[in-house]
Amino acid sequence: MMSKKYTISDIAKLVGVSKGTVDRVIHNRGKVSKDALEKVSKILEEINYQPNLIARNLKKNKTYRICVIFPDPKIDNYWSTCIEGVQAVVSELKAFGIQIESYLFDPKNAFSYGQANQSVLNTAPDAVLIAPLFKKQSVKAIEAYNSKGIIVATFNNRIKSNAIPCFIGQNLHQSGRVGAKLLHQTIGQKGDLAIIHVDEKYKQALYIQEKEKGFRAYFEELAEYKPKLMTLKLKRSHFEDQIIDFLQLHTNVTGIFVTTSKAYDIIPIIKKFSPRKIVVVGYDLVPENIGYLKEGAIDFLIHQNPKQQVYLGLKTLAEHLLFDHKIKEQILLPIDIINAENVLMTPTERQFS
Amino acid sequence: MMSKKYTISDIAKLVGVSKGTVDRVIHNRGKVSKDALEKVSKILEEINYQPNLIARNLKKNKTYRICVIFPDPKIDNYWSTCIEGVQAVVSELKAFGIQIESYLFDPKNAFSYGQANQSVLNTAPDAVLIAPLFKKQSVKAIEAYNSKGIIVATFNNRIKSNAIPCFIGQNLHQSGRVGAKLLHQTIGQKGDLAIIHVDEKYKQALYIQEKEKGFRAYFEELAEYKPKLMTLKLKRSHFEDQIIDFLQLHTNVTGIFVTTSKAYDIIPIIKKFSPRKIVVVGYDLVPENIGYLKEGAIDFLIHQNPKQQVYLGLKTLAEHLLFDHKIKEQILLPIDIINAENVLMTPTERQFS
DNA sequence: TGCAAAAATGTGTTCGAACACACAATAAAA
DNA sequence: TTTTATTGTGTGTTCGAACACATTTTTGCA
Repeated sequence: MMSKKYTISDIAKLVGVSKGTVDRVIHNRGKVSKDALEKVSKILEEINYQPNLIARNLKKNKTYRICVIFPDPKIDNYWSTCIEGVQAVVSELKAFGIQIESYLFDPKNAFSYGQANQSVLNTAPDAVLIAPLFKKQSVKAIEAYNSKGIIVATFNNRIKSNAIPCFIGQNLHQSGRVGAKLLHQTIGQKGDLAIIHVDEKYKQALYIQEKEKGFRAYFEELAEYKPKLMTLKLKRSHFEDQIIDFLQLHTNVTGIFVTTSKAYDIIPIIKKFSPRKIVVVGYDLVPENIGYLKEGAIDFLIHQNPKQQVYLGLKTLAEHLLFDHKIKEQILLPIDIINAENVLMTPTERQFS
Repeated sequence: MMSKKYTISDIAKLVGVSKGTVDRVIHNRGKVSKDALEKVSKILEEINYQPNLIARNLKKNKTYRICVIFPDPKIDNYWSTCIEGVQAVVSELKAFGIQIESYLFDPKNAFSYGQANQSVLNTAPDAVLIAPLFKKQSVKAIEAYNSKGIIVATFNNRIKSNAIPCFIGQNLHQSGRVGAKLLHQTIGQKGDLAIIHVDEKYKQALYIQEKEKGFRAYFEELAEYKPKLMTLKLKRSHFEDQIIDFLQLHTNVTGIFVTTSKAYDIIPIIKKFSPRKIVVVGYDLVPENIGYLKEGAIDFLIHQNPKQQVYLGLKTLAEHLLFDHKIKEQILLPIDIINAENVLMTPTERQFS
């Protein structure tokens, strides 16, 4: 069990052949007699040979290129921490010859997304990590990557396609349930609840529906308390009016679940309009939300941790390229609950969460 | 900025010396003329030379031993996930010649802790990661490690000593505040609160005091709601009586903050005795707690994530030994809030949190 | 100026895997 | 039997850093 480290030469000596032959067996390069093949294979099995990855990498001495595609943080600030995730992987793995390039697109513009993918495709990297906001374009792009032998991983939202070997993100249905539970725990058992979708111009926002489904499922399973659940879709142009109309119509609302990172857009309106305390659960640690969380206008935020998603995605791809590590079909991140007291940590300290 | 990869030979050619000289400059081995030293240093600076770590490690071809010391999970189940943390690092880094050995001790027994340290000291590893439950013995042991040139990192609880280069864990004061906030959010603003310390036989349990201080600090800063805060220290022998007496005396208690992982010990008693709903916030994802969390007897758990602490501690040490990475003075983990809906994930899925 | 000691510099080998290439052994075709 | 193919096998070089050792240059001192 001590698993002493055997080298190719050790094995060659053990079997009584040259290291060349051992090498050919290991890599199935053929040109080995049946006899030698058997003997070497047997020993390899017996000692459970593990090649020295350091030596292997030194010899290969290859630099791998990985591209990562996500929305431009200047357009939607939610994505800004992805840059830190990229940075973290770069500094960890640049010594191993891993190069990472970021490609940004406009999240409101499917064409821009397609363009980004085309650019990446043209540079022919070894692997690519994408936030597949647009389904149709994604499926097409992924096919193209596959046919070129470029390894693909996705993060943020799951696209149903059997051509994708890896997804990194959260279980959004479950995340909706977490939001529901938090509201349930916080409002006691009185009043009705609103689910608000803010600013969803992105066409196929399936992931927001997932959250709503999870949220509703929680209350459907609940016996002791059956609040009325109302859904409100906000468009940026009529923001304020819509919310005020809604609250005037439904005076019994005690809690709001905001399915996007834009809770900060509706808080000022609620504050201005409503004298009664309404519990708010939202998403994502963008600075505006953090501000409202600290002052108590938002009660909980669910942290989707895009930085960590990018970090894990890139690391998975890199370790596959470098060390032939297996790529897991999915990596589900924990659904982090954030309130005013555990939000304080600096981004650096939070990097592992 | 392209940061082409320069090798020692490249530099030698650039400067017009041999690679031996470049090597001597890089490692300050002396035996280099002032002239050569300057020229080589200048170029190194200019191109920001980064040695190829793969080559370096291949040449050194050293196996490093790291020992990790923590309480026996058979005695206190809280520590059981540490084993998974060790396992994760082993499988990630065994290819780099990192060997890890675990040493267990009885958390109720300072002598056993001292013995574990002595054993480790005798095997003279390259580095050691310890959960320093006993202050006096820890300070002594750490001195011994230092004098032998063994690198030390600590996790779980912080020992005040300037001889420790690294601590991995949570800010316990802040974690007490998080518990307070959760109770505050959940009970509304009525009733009094109890802080319960369960089964603290470990002598110098400073870390529990930290949590209580944080908890109290939160409510002291609060203007709108001033609950009575009562502390109860439980000894295993009189458990049930103590709790019942307490609850009979203080009929206005609406929330309980349990500072250890032993919430599961008091829940059955509360359930049996008290018809009224009492909100409970406890610590740690041990199976018993998870059970009560799911059925609603515990409302929130604060996850200290010992697995992640061990993982990060070992990784920090390993990367220092292998790649000369700097050891951070402290790595503070996020304070994870867990309720019945985000607890579900399997341990594997939670490994990064 | 000579000549040993000291200082500076250069050369060559090693780590383990990958792979090119040379050579040997056998089989097939002439 | 000789000549080509075909297959099997071994040798040697490479990746980049580390370090031992050989060689050259400089210095100190008679």
